Formats: sequence, C-alpha cells, structure tokens
Amino acid sequence: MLSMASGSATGEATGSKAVVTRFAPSPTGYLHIGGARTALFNWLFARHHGGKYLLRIEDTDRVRSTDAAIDAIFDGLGWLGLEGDEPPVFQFARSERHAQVAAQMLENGDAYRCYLTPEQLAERRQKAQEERRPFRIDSEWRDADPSTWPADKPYVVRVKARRDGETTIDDLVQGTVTVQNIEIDDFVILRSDGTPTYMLAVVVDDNDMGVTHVLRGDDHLNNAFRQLVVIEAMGWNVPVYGHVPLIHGSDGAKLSKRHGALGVDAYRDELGILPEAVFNYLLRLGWGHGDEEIISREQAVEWFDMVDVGKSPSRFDLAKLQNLNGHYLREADDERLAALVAPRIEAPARADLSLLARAMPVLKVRAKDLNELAEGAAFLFADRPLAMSEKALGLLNDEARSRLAVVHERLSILADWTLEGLEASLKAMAEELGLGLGKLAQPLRAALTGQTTSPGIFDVLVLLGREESLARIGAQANVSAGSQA
RNA sequence: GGCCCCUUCGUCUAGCGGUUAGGACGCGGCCCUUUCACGGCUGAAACACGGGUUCGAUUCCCGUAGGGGUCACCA
Repeated sequence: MLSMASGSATGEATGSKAVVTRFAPSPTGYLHIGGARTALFNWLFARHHGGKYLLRIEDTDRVRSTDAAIDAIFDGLGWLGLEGDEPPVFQFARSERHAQVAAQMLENGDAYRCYLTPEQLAERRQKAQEERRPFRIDSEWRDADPSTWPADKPYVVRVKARRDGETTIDDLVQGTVTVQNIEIDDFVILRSDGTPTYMLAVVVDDNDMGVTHVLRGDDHLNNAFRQLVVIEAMGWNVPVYGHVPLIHGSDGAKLSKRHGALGVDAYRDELGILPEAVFNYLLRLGWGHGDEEIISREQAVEWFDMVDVGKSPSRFDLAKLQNLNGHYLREADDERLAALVAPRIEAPARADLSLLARAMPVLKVRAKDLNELAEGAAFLFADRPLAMSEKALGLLNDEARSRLAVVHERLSILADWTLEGLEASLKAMAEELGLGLGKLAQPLRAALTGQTTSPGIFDVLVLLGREESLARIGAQANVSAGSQA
C-alpha cells in the first residue's frame, strides 16, 4: 500500500528517464483529426526528447472494435508519417495479464467483488437524480468479507477507492489539478464476463510498455485520477500526464464524428490535402512558437515541447488548412503532384503524366488542393470540340473570333513555338492591331481552354503544343458569327 | 446538477506588471499583371465582465457570466 492521504504525479519525477510516449486509439472508427493531433504531439514529444513513440490499439470493446477501423487508423498514421517505433500492441491480446492484475488487487484488498446488478445500479442512479443529489456508487459489497462472496452469482470487480484526502496531478498542460478523493468512484476493472475494462487495461499496458509520458485529450483528465488508484495499489511508477485541450468544430461544439469531424483519409481523398499541410496545421492548433507559421517536420521536432501547448480548446478552421495546403502544393515536387492529380482528372486515359508534370509549375500556383489542381489541368486533356464555359463563350463575340482568325493565321506560320517566340509574336500582333495584349489573350484563352481563367497564355500554348493549339484556335476562329465548334 | 478545465481580433495564436497589444488565416483596398492565382504593400478587427493587489494590470488573486470536459460492466 502506498502513501496515506494523497497521491501525486509530478512532472519532474521522470525527468532523467528516457521518454516513452504512446498513442492509443480505440478502433471504433477512422482516425479523426483530433486523434491525429494527439498522435502528432506524442510523436513530436518523443522525437524532441530522443525517446520512443509507441502505438497501442485499445480493442477491449469487442463489439465496437473492427478490423476496418484498425486498417484505417494505421493507414492514416502512415500517411502522416506517424508510425510507431515498435510493432503496435493490441490490448485485447493482453486480457489475461489484465485479469491477473485485477486478481492481485482483489487479493491485496484494493478491489472487491461487487454483486450489484446493472438494474440495481440504474435504479439507484435514477433515485439519486430524482432526489437531486449526486450519485455515487456505494456498494454494500465494498467492505463485505471475502468469505461471504457468493460463488455462483455474477459479479464485477470494483476498485476500492479511498474516500478521504485528495489527489493532485501536476499536468504538463493543465498545471496542478487537485480532486477530492470522495469524487473518485469505485469503478469497474473487470466486467462480469471476466474481461478487463479500459480503465484497468490502460494502466496495466502503460506500465508494462514503460510509458513515461501520457499525452492525450483532456477528456481523459478525470480518468487520470481514477487510473492513479490502480497505479498506487500496484505500486507502479506514476507517468507524467499532459492533457491536451480538445479540438472543436467551427461552431464551437465538440468536434465529433457526427459533427463535421472527418477522418484524415477524407482530407486526403476528398479534399485533396497533402499530409505535410495536415501536419503543419495540426501542429499549430493548440501549440505555438512565437510568430512561426510554416514549420517543417525537422523544425517541429526541434521546437516542440508540452510547455507551449495552450490550455484552451481550439476550433478547426478549414480555410487555414487549405491556405497551408496551397503553400505546400507550391513547394511540392511536380512529378509527385502529377501522380496525385492524374486520378482526379475527368479523362484519366488521356492524363499524360509527363505533360501533367511539365504543366505543374504553372498549375500549382493557382490551386489550394488537389481537386482544384485537377480542374486547372483538365483543359490539357480535353477532347475537341472543347466544352465552353458560359463566360468563355461570352468572350468569343464576332470581333474576338475574327481576331482569332488573324492569330491562327499568324501562329500557323510561326517557326519559333516557344515561350519567347510566342510572346514576341503575340505582342507584335497586338501592337499592330492597336490592342492591349488582353484583347488578344482573353479570346485566345477561351478558345484554348474553354475557360476564362488559366495559366499564362504563352504557357498554355507551349503546353498544348503547336498542333493542338492551332486546332483549338481554328475551331473558334471564324468570320461567320455564331459558329461555336 | 456535482466535479474538473478554459476565456487576447470572426478563427489559430504571440505576450509571461509598463508594448502604438505582434503574427497568420479570412475579409477590404492598392501594386504587379494577358485572366486567375502567386507575391508585395496596406486597412478594419481582440485583452468577456466586476472587484481587488500594485505607482501601474491583457498579464497576479477572487468572484460573475459564458464555453468545454466528465460523471457506464465505452474507450
């Protein structure tokens, strides 16, 4: 048995030990953005301190855990580059060990068999509510002599939490938090079917895995006090805790799976976001380093520490993520982007990777996600006759079409089909006609891309090549009004 | 409701007793310009409220209000 009236976990206690962190998701759904950030912080903290970052799948809830979810979680972590340093631990596989610990606690008198039925509990709970007084488990089995334990009735094993004194946790994020022990209930550690609950398993596994720092969402802060009961009963080392505030939706409500929280796979597949953008965005959500905004992985490892994690919850802001994504898109390798964008193009059969990669430098500056990139690239692979947008059509009036005829004529005899050659030729043409370059460029853009916006017109001409360009211009250049193809 | 936590521009944040309260996203304007972007410049925009402590509070303390979390044989 440990100390008397109180237990405590201090931040300094393990300062000299090698850091071991862990991310322990329950596989009941995809890896959502909040979980991803928790994983990120654990990874970063371990890297920063030269420690280890482990993964544990909390699958003790056999009904809600699925293999698909496990795959989705590993998939998401892999995408973000947050794989564990060792093979993941599957909690359910360790249930025998958990039961052993429960037995040990039973033997030491730190836990007891409780024969209260769920119905009895529900009844008491309801009664407490009706009388408007706080409900606390107060099992008559708590102090029953083991010799009176029925052998043939179902029971759960409850921890025997002390009812006097208080417990303090020195949290890396939340600071000093103290709770009266009377608030900590005799929670269940072993279900009536003999399987361990999360509250037991998490403590046993963290201990056995040598976890020194437990960094997780602050929805677990209250749980930490309960887990301390088991830790103290077993005489184990108390880990350093760091409870990170949750991420809320843009409306301020808790970001849950039914309130707009997407899996990281959705950011990748549906929104076309790059992993480095998610990494950077999540890093800055709840953590800051002066005025720094664009932070590389390496820089993050160097700078990250829990003392800089804020105590207040933050809202998820998609616009900022997209802005960041635009930045990383512009920095990204063109071949890589081409490969990512090709599957998103309408006519994938014609999405020539090398052309796409060549076009990428002028395409990526005007996109903030892969979908926009694909839209911007679509004209490169469009079939003739080109589909014209409303606005593009509006640009192609009689006057414009007759100018296109001139352009077609002149370009068809242009020897130097390069950026420089085309620019010189078109500028000369505009000057001869007494027009601004825009008067020529806009109709030309419409004819070549079917849109009113595109990369620079000379780039478009070069990318499409002489033959295709002339064909597209020719299709729209006409002296007879109304012809559209 | 009990317990715990939180509160700087709309959002993410810097600040750690004395600042014209800084940066970023978003929004407005200007510049660049063949369109759209990018980029550059620039504008509007915040210390929730009330008491203290102090020569002086955004910063420290206490309330109030608001927000969040948690109260399972889920994790």
